[in-house]
Amino acid sequence: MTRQRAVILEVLRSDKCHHTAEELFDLAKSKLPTISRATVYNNLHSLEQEQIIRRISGDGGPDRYDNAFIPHGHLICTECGSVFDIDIPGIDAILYDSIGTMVESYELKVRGRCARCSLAIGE
Amino acid sequence: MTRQRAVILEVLRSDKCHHTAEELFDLAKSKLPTISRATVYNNLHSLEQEQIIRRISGDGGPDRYDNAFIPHGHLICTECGSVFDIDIPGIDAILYDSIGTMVESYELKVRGRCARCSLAIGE
DNA sequence: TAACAAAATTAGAATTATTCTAAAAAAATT
DNA sequence: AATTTTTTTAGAATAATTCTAATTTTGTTA
Repeated sequence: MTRQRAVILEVLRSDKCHHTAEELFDLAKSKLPTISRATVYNNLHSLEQEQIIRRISGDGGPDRYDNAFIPHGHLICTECGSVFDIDIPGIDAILYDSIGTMVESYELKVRGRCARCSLAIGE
Repeated sequence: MTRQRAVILEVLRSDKCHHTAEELFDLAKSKLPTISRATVYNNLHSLEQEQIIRRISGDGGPDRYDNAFIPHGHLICTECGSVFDIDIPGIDAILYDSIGTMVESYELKVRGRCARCSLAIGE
């Protein structure tokens, strides 16, 4: 475990939002000023492969990284743009039934209004 | 309706696989040699906005386009890399229950072995 | 712990996918 | 047919990511 990787993991875990590689690079640089962008990308890739973190492929924008591996969905609010984790109980079984094969992982992005915006705007 | 847009729609609909913008550009160019890349991107964007086609955000690679708008999932085979459409009955209700808000659209990518590869390799 | 091998890091160049720009062409409107 | 609006074009610009090759760090073995 290198100092760089430790710092990357630390900033990944420092809050619950899903950062981009560039944001993680900036955060890491504030703790380890010599760190390079390539190191951030290298580590994000290996952490993803080792199933320690999860990449959320960016929608137009850059990819984001989730500090947990457990697959879960993301709600992207069409009003405010925030990203929320969503848990769909029994999703694995539902997918298995529809596909007929074992699900190794999945990525689900749902677009709709978040609770806050629904309240603010009203249905 | 410009000739360019007609050709783009034509090649989008010419087969059932999900092409990248670059592939669509090449296909369109074979029918209309002067077409430009920007026109392909412009039209893909407007067609997406008009909900005529659907963009599947690329996983590492470039984005792909689906010639149908109806949301549905995609199975990305971890063996052969092929992309298959998958239909999950009742998904809208399931999502509504989990999220508590109206789903405007969703994108679901599942990774696992396709039927063909499962057979070939065995479980 | 010194010497060596293997792995990771670095800065910056290169590549890829996409967007932007401003002029020209085509389509729609009057 | 003239004018306005929209679309297209080629290529430059940008953004995100990957590559490269030299250097440093880490891990291993004696």
